[in-house]
Amino acid sequence: MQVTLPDGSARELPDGATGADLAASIGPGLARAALAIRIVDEARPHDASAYDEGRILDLAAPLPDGARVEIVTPSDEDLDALKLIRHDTAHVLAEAVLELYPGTKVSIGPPIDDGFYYDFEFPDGVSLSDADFERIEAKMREHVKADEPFVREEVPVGEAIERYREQGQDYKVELIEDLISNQGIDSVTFYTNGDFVDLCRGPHTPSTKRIKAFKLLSVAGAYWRGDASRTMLTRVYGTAFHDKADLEAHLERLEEARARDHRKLGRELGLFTWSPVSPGATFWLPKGTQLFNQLVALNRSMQVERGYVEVKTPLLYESELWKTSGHWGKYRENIFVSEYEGREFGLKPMNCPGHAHLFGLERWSYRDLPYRCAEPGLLHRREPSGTLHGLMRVRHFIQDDAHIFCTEDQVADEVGQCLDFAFDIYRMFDFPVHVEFSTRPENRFGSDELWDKMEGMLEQALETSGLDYTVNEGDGAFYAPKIDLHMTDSLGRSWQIGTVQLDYILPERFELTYTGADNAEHRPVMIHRALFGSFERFIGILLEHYAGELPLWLAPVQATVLPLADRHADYAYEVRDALKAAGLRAAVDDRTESVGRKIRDAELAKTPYMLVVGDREREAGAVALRRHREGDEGTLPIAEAIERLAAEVAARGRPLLGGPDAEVAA
RNA sequence: GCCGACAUAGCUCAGCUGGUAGAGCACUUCACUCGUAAUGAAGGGGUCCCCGGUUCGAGUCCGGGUGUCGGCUCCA
Repeated sequence: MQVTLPDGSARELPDGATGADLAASIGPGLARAALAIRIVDEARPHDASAYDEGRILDLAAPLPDGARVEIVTPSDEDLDALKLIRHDTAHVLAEAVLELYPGTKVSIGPPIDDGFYYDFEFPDGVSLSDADFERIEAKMREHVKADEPFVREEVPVGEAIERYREQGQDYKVELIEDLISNQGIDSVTFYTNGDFVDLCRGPHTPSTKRIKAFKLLSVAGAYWRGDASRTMLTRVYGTAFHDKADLEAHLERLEEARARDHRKLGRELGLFTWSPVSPGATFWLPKGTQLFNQLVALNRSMQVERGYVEVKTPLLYESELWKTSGHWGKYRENIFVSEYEGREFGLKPMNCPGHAHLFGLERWSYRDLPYRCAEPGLLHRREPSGTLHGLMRVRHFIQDDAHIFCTEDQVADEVGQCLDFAFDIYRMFDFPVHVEFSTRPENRFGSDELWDKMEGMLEQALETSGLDYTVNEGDGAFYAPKIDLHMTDSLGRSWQIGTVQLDYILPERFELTYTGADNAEHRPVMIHRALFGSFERFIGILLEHYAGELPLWLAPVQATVLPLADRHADYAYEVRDALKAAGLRAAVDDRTESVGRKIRDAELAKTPYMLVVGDREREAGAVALRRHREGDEGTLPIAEAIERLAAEVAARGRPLLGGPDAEVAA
């Protein structure tokens, strides 16, 4: 038999040769280092994950004759290599847990981005502490050191179920039964390491000794099979790397990520705070309000340029409106409801029904369309307590919501414009946004034909836009398929920012019409879109993205003037007034403190510019300019300093809210 | 909502096995008037999250609640 290696060379091997044989035939060092074999798929780019596509083979598996193969070796660049040892580590974790906590039921333990987890059902009364983590890790290290091979065996399903029944491993029994009914298989594979045998598709490395560095990180609850109606298991998270230095580096990155957590930054920078009197709602401090208002202002000006009009609709509606829209049936539990004079009202959790209703209150001609109707609407959603998360998931927030009522002919163009608009925004912030296409959910209104059509139109728009996107089957809204725009936070959690939704259903339910050129009544199409998403979440993402070091054009205080001594205060205020007159947001630190102290405080506040003024500057009508992080940048006349700051602001975007608001920040 | 952890001064945190609270920063006052990341001294400040229980005695132990954190489910 023969296989082809990545360099294009062919290699002859005896029939039935394995990956281990191949590695050994190349060299003993490689044989020791090899983790597995990758079948190269020439159609796939190098960075695609073969692990998830089943193209990784155990070293002990026979090589397919004529295949193009690659030997997977320890490398941080190689996601497959990391997944292999992380999956190995998950098995070793389960092995150690079963030893230390007899009677534990095991379920599943896959590798994930950055690590792995394993879900257990511990015997009653067991809850894991840090000390337990250390005990488990110590036990795991013993097994790693023992160089236990991962041995694969194929077992008929009947025997497999029997084995697990005897051990009381109900979750495994259920998994196998589902494999039988869903895939019609008659045998499963087991992997054994030490005394631990796990139902597992594989692949694995040859032995536990390949695990060079690992750490258990956290415990969490997780529903069995992701189903909230079923048992909650205990999930243990951990990670593994090819060497200790990489593990250390990873842990350090996690630490750094925590330092840029927007909740921490918000408090440190004096932007916002929270109180138990209103869980899930933000108290915006003056500086945070300044930032918030700037984004709203940016949104308004960009919308005006793109032909939107702004409306204001009520916060509170009789339940009738939600019944018409269909939200009452789907989301009643998540609406804040109150009763008054025998009528039931709900606080709006979204603007669409209000906007649809507003559209229906007027008469429309095809000449009026597209009608792009925007509202930075204040929304309230009764989110379950456990889901709240800083600014990212709140109960009270403002969305840059807009609804475009248009004819079917206009849809393609309008959706395209929405996407352009969205990326015009994200570019201003250097956001790496990823695009998801969410298709029809199980619970939905409208016929399959209609959904075929709506999905087809959005897909077409995506293709036209040339954007890369992933498909999220079944993740659409009950009334519309969606294009969702996501960003990740400092810890890699993905959050939806923008959304563009194509909706034929609400116009139908609200019986919206316009008069066409043929003088007949027609049904408009409704495009729902939010591009910042909620301003709250956008600011959370923004802070983490910039680690709190906002670009000059966004910084709540752009410059602080630092008088050296009290006698320079008057001049400092003169300088500040000149900055304000130029539309910059400036403050004076007139405390009786050393200049070193004022600089330190301004640096910690991440103020972009510090203008130090003393006798020399006052004589010359100048300022000594200091840039945050960069240090002293020399002395220059006031006018030049202003010019420089103004140019930096202009280069980044548009000057938005001007100077007067900076006062609050001082 | 579910599982787990946590909750002490404005912030960050100490407080051993129960004996009625402490530091640094911040704040106030006074002195210092300062040249690029902390001037010094003095002072004020706490229903130890809330409710109940055990106990001679609870910040500390137990139960319930609330909030926060990490996940899970959900996210129009």
